[in-house]
Amino acid sequence: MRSRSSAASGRRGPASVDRPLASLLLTADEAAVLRDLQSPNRSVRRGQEIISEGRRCTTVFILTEGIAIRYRILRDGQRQIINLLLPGDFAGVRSCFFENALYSIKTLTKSVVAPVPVGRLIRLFDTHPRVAAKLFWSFSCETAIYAEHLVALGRRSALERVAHFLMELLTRLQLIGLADERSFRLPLTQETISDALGLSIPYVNRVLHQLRDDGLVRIKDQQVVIDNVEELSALADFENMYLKPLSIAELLAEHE
Amino acid sequence: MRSRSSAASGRRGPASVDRPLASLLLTADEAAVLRDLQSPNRSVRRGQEIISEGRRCTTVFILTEGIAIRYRILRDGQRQIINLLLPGDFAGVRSCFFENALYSIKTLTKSVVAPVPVGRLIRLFDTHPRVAAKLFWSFSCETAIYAEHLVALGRRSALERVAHFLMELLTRLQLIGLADERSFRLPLTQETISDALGLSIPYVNRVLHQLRDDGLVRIKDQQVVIDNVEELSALADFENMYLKPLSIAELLAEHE
DNA sequence: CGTCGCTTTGATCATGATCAAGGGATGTGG
DNA sequence: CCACATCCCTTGATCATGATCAAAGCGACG
Repeated sequence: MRSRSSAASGRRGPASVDRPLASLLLTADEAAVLRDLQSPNRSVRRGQEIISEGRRCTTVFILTEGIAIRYRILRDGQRQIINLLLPGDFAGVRSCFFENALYSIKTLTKSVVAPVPVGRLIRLFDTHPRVAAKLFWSFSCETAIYAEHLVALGRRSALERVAHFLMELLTRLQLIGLADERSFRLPLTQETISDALGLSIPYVNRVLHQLRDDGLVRIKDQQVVIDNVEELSALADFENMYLKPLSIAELLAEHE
Repeated sequence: MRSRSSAASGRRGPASVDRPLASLLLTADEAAVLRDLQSPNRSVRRGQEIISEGRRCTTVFILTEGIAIRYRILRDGQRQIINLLLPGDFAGVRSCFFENALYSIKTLTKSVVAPVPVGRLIRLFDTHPRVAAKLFWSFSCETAIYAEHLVALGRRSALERVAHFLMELLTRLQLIGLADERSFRLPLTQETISDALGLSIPYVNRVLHQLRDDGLVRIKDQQVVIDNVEELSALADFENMYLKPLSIAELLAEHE
């Protein structure tokens, strides 16, 4: 957690993370294996598409620095953001598994990505099964985030959705050392929030106002400060368990 | 497609499938490996919980026969269905990765499940990497279904959602030989649909009426007949690509 | 100084929720 | 064989959450 204070402070620049793929809990050896997969890092401008819906996609990326969104544009031009990609996340694995990418991914900040050819990723299963198992595990856990998002869209009010969204972000960013106890730094426009939560921009504006009036959250410039974590959590019915999987080691130990 | 006609006919009884885990495209050897993992099949009554939210879960299940839902009950009693499990699907893998199951799974029909201890599943990565790779691939592809569901909840109208939901079901059931060109058999109550799509029961009723009046879909008893697949597809903005991943073989061939 | 990206606000509208009843089926126990 | 219960579908009336439309404010930046 060394980088916490600097990362969460007002300092300018793209979010980055000490330990890429920290959630995988890789050993030094395993991390080296993953590094070997990667082609040289590529720097990406803010707002650039890394993966484009409808185009063939044969390379996945590890988002080393920066924030990105995975989204879909519907025929009437509406956008739905599927999820946010944070440093350490893989991008585009699923896209490679289909004839054409199903979603687009674009950066919200200046970013750095490490390309990995899918072929190599799959061969990992033969060459380094342990690492592959951890990847499998990691991807499975990510699905929990999708599911929670789905519950929010299906059954929660606008207020609850926004609260939940912000709590999830806080927690996820904390887990990679990019947020402190109650705040983080992110270029989070109201449009981004509305497209993530299936709401309109003006309504998100009103909801944010209410949250601010109630002393729960302030978003100013690119700083999100949660003034009352307890209450926001309660409002959102937020349980952070879905962001905190057991490690593979724990799983195996348990079933020996 | 041998079983199609009988499976999709009006014949009574739980849906079953010729080739369990057909989507994995396993070789005979690989299928044998998977069979070896399984404990003896267990028969499950209709409406029974296989996995309960909040409880520790150390066994996954392959749904051999029958239909199930994965869902979450919110504190106010509302239910959100995350997805439908069809024959051949794995159930509960994610639940095992957390301290407590995040969602419940219960059957909609009389079912048969084959329990598999997680430990064994994970050890598969060491012992049979090819099979593990296919599992990984299969799980990744499943996420596409979540994502599409998410887009529907976030940005589609009630009418589009229902249309999309039915088209997805038709396609998924066709892929496992449980639906014919335009119809399938499933105990699909309006409550199930409403909880899957984040709508109220009365409104689903009205939407279904409209679809019927427009000559697009009839649901009667447990039979769903799509009278106009073309038009329903168009209405739903349904692209079936997300249900048709490339095979691993294709992927590897492409990147040799 | 003007434009662009983002936020804010107000007025109006509509999609879909909620509330309340009733209406078949099917099934079950007396 | 009937009474009753249960499950699911249906319908109507009313309500409200959140969308839409329109316009203005407000930095930041070239």
